Amino acid sequence: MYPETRSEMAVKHYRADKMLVAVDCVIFGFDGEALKLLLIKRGFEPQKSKWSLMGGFVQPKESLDNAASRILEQLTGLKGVFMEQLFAFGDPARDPMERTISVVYYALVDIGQYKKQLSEDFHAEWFPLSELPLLIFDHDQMVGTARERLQYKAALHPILFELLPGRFTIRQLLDLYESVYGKELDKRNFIRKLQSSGLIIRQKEKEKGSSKKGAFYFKLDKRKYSSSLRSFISFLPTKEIFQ
Amino acid sequence: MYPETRSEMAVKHYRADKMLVAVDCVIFGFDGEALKLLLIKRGFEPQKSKWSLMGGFVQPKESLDNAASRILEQLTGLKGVFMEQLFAFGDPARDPMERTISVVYYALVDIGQYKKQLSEDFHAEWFPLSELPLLIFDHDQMVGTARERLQYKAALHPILFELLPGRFTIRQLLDLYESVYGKELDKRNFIRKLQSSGLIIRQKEKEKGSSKKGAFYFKLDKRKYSSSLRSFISFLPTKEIFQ
DNA sequence: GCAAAAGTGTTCGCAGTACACCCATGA
DNA sequence: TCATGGGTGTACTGCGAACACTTTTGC
Repeated sequence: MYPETRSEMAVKHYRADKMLVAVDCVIFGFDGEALKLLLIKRGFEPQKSKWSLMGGFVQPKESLDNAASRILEQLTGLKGVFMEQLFAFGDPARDPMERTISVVYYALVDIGQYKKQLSEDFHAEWFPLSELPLLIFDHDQMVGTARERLQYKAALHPILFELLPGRFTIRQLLDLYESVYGKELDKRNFIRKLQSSGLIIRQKEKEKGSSKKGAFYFKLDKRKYSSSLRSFISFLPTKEIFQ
Repeated sequence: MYPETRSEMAVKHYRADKMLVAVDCVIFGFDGEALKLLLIKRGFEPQKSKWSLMGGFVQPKESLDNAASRILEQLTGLKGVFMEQLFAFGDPARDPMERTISVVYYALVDIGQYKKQLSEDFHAEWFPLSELPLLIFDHDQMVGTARERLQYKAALHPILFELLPGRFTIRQLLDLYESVYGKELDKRNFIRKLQSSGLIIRQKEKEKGSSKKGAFYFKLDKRKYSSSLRSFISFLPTKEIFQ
């Protein structure tokens, strides 16, 4: 309970309007070609059949994090996914129907793992970031903020592994970084930094689909990964970061 | 308007409980000695006369940013202060009286500028971060998150200038960095990086209070400062950041 | 044997670090 | 003249950047 203004401080109960509190999810995926976003076609008013982020209201006995996990699971069937609170959007006019605060989360999912059936129930589709449709309300702004955050965070912490399957090739990782930043990176320097980080472990098997020679699979060293998430590790050229 | 669950998608209006939405402010200041926090002694129930962050409810036609600015101004009399949304706290049990979502902001203020009178009205006091009292609800956690964010952000962007007056000495800036990170920094390297950033302009006047020789005042180059806030600039040793 | 992708090394330059002394002044 | 804090310079080194060729193998 908080005072609204100084003159109200003596009063025990303050006038305070309650509001709807929603959670919306910006869901990133990577299919080897481009970074994509999972959007749903709204099957309900207002703005029926427009594209939007997946969202829902926070339930009375549910934390924000739990609401976000629940909503993500509804759409993808996935639990335990990398997810982080992004920003709270609260412009009074953002939802024309009713005052609603939206706490936005972003998630990084292995696009191969999600349950396609669920997405079909929601008329969901993966859109490349370069070909996004117009979204309802302020969802475009949410996506913009999420993209900035992803670039920012991934420049300093190795979170992009979350977008790949458990076994991946260096080529896939490189392509991922290049599509997140829209820039070509030097393969040799990239690999060197990657290997010196000690985060990846080479497997015995090779991926043979995309080349004759075949490319070794790698796995993430999960211990090193967990402890490295808090420290700063970058596979990008420093000047990309420090401009 | 969002669906709560899939089964509700066909329904036009969904059951959704509204909640109180508050904004709390973590207000940092620096007095040349230590980094401090401005706390108020609650003059209202619950938890009357316990210490807490300054907060208030978001008004029906007010954005979150505006609510935060309003609340900060109520306590300090300051406008146009550096302020940033920190995090939304929404544990169902965080406020024992009623379900309340709190969107927390942190602010960096020039401690010499704030209106002491207003603070007295709220029974507010500046506390060194090392001597904080117990705070109500989850305000300790909010402060912890704010401290982490401040260290993180200031390691990459030159935001700590916001805590100093318009005219400052290098010594003050160095002391500030040292108190934010709780570490001693090499004066010569610090100055070199600072100067090579081109962010500060030496004034003609000297500060004569704390030494016989006197130390030049500097001012921030506001143009370079504005454009640099988005890029990465650090005056800290790289290994402090990249561990 | 050739096309296509995988994978590997070296050189150079600069930025970061460590480190110590002189300067100006008031008392 | 001395004590106090202000202010400057250098040498080293290690990391990041730029850059090109060899390897493997399926066709």
